[in-house]
Amino acid sequence: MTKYEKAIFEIINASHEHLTVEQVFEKIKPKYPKIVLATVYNNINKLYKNGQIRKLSTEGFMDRYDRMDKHDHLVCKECGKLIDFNFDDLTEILQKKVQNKVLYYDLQVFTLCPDCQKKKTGFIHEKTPLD
Amino acid sequence: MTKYEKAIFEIINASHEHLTVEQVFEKIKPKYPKIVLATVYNNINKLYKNGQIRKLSTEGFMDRYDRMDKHDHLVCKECGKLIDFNFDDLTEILQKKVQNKVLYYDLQVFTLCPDCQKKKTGFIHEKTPLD
DNA sequence: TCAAAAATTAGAATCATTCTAATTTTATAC
DNA sequence: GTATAAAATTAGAATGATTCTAATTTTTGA
Repeated sequence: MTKYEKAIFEIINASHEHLTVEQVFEKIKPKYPKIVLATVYNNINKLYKNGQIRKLSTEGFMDRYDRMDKHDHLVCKECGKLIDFNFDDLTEILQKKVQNKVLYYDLQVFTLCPDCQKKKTGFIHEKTPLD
Repeated sequence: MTKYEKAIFEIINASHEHLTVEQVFEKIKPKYPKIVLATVYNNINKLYKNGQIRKLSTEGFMDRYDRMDKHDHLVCKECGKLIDFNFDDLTEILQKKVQNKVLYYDLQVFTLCPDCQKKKTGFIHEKTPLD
């Protein structure tokens, strides 16, 4: 692992954020001001192909990269914000439902995040009100 | 609904295929040879925004468009091929797990399709063998 | 029938990503 | 430690999917 590959891996793993290539680029710059965007692409692709990071493709938003540890995502339909949540035994449940060997899965549950909720209703609700 | 919008909607709904914009363009051409790619983009975006078709974003593959009726997807990790399957009460299960109101979800279960399976092993298995 | 609105077209523009070739850095062998 | 090969990085051009703009055509409905 080169210093850049290591730094990028750590940036993606350090937080529970879900960063785009551009955002990783912005985060690595302070420490390595000489780095170039293509290097970030190269290393992110390498980490992804080696199964060291996850790629999240969400309808309407740019690809984002994430840690490998098992967890699922809530996605704000409006702003794309991702929030982690856990559906612990989903892999086994899925394996029972399908013939093929389940290698992994990607579950994205679309909702409105609190901010976008507020913009729509003008109020913050503790819980989403019933329609 | 204009004739193009209608034709595109029908192409996407007619089959259980999962078509890219380009593929929809190829499918509509025989009937409407004058149509232009931008029109396909315009109408697909309109249908999508109006909730009349689904957009499937899969890591590593181009966006594909699909019917709205509730179903889930197996995705071949290698070639991107999509196969429908049903996890009937997943919406309700998810709603019990998360605070926010579940608007909809996208579940993609990654496997190897029979063809890619074959390329890897040289054999077709009725069921995926245990590792 | 005419005016206004909407849809379509052609092609330019955009922008994320990849590619190419040159350069630099790292690893390996002598 | 130095030379050599391999790998990584760089700069910037190229690519390619998608969007945008402005002009034109079609549809609507007064």
